[in-house]
Amino acid sequence: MLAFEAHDHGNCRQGLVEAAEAKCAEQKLRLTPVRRRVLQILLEEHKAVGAYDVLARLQAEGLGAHPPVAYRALEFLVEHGFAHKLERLNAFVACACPADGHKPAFLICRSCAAVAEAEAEAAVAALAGVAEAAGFQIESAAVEAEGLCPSCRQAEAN
Amino acid sequence: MLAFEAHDHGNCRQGLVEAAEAKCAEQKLRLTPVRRRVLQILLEEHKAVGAYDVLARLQAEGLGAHPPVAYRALEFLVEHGFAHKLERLNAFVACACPADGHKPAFLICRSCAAVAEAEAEAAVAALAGVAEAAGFQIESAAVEAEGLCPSCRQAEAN
DNA sequence: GTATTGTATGTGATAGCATAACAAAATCCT
DNA sequence: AGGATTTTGTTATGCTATCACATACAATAC
Repeated sequence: MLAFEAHDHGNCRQGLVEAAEAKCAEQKLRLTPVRRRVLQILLEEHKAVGAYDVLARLQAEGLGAHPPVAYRALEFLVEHGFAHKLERLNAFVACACPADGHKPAFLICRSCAAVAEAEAEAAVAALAGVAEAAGFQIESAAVEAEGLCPSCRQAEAN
Repeated sequence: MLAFEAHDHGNCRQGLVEAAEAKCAEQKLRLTPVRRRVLQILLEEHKAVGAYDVLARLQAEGLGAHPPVAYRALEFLVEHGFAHKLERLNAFVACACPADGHKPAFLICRSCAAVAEAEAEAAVAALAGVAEAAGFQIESAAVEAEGLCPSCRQAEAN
């Protein structure tokens, strides 16, 4: 899990872009310039980014000036697990651990807006039990918690 | 849990409004005409309803013509547990079992848009474990699954 | 019973999020 | 090269949500 601790961010960024390239090559997906750039932007920001923020940066670089450009790239990234959408924020983050079939949960700090990606395997399994009983077939699950991250928690205690 | 089965809906509706009235009386909350009406609308629809759909109905009844009216009423209902917001749909549903401190999960059918409210106690507990390890303090959680409800599942099999 | 205070509502304006529909260009395949 | 498929460009529009300020209502204190 990518928690709230500091880490070598330049490093993780580089690695994740390369991982995406590898996966696209393998699965014959097209990581076009716009898509690659959007992934990089998400990785650089390393927080939840709105589609229009992404768009603004694309625009500044001459890579596309209209909302659909950003939304389509984001859709591609989400669809293939390179990014996730945070439903509570209407925003997007790069996936911190793009392994196939992982079940992400998000911890969103209401104070500083930091977002951590956690593994929701257990939570989704628990939910699957309830759904099964109701005859409901789960295809995807969004698990998002809001609260206080460690540093804001500490700051608020003072 | 309120599953996808048929049930006596007129009955549950009536009971839930009365329960809300009782709880408001007890806690000295003000279930004003607009708020009561919005709750009724959610109960009547018995599915996810957008704020602007609610607003349209209020307008038709002369109860308020501008977005803030609907949003404020919805906010009140959500805040006090009479309704929930579905983050994935940007829409609202009446709470099917407004007991204090219950942890709802939602099962959303991608085919017919039906929504069932399930108990997410176990899922949230599992998530709390992960969060705890990261030092994150959960204040609220949104658990929403998308997939196929029993009838659409069956229909798709044919 | 009136003043004060807090809460709720009315209203206009505006900000932010997202997609439909169609045209053009790039890429892939044979 | 030709045709099919995918991606991008662009216009327009629709949906979701909040700000800011004015007004009205309700509860409590005097």
